Amino acid sequence: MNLQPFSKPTDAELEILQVLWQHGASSVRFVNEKLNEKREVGYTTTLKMMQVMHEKNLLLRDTESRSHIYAVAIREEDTQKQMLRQFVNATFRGDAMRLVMQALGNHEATDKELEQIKALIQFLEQGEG
Amino acid sequence: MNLQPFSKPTDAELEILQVLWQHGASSVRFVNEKLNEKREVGYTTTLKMMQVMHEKNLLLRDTESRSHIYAVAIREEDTQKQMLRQFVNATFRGDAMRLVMQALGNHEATDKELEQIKALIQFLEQGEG
DNA sequence: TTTGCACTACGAAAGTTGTCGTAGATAATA
DNA sequence: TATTATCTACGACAACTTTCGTAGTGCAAA
Repeated sequence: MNLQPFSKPTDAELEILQVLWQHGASSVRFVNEKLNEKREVGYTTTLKMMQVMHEKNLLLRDTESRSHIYAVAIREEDTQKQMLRQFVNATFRGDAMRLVMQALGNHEATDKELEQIKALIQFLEQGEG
Repeated sequence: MNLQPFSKPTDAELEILQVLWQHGASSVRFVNEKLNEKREVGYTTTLKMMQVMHEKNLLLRDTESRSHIYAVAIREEDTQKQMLRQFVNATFRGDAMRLVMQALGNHEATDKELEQIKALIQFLEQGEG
C-alpha cells in the first residue's frame, strides 16, 4: 500500500493539505486566500511552503499555465489513518478506550452507553486492516 | 478552568509526560531509562528536556535530594482533551464523525453499528463541556 | 512600447526542537 | 584521603520549520 515511510506533515503543511483536499487542485493564489481566511500569511510564504511540499513529494504540480496548479499526492483517508494511529499511540498510549472516554468528557456514561462504546472499541482496536 | 493558554507539548515532551503520568514523580535517571526502552537517548538530553519543561511550567520539581524529582504540573485528562480537540480540528476539519469512520477503517458498518456510532458522535460533538 | 501587475525562483534569516559535550559540584567507595 | 561515579547547569549546534524580501520573467493594459 504505502511505499514511502509515512512522515507526519507539519502543522502548516496540514493546513495546506486541508485546503487542497477540500477544494481539489488549486493555484498558490487560491490556497493563500483560503489560509488568510483563518490567519494572516504572506503570499510568498505559501508559495515557498508548497514548493517545499512538492520537493517532499507531498504535492504534485502542473506547470502548463503560468500559475502552477498543485494537487495532493497522498490520499486523505490514508493520511488521516496514519496520523490517527500515531496520535493515539503518542497521546493515549495506544489505548483507544481512553480516547473515547476522553471524548465523552465528564459525562457519566450509562450502562447502555457503555455497551455502545465497548462495541465501538472493538472496531477501534482490531484496526490495522 | 484553564488559566494558561494551552500550547501543545512537542513529541519528545509528550514521551516524557507519558512516563511521568504512568509512573508518577520520578528522577531524570528513571525517565531516561524508560525512554531508552523504546529508543536511544542520552542522559543529558533527557535532563535538558526536563529542565526546559520545568521552565515552561510543564513540570514541577523537588530539589530536596541531590537527584531532583520531577512531577507533571498538568492533568493528563485535561491535556488529552485539548490535544484531541486540536487534533480533530487540524486533521479531520473538526468533524468527529470522520475520525470515527476513519478509525473503523474499511469495515462496512451495519445499520445497528451505525446507530451506536451516531450515539457516540453526539457525545463527541456536544463536547466543549 | 512602457508601465505595472502577477507569478515563480531563490536565498536568507529567525524560531523551534532535539541533541549532546563539557564543566563543576556532590556523594560514594577504595 | 584520593579516586571514581552521579548529578546539575550551561551553552552550543545541527536539523527542521516558517517566514518573507528581492530579483527576474512574462503578461496585460494604458
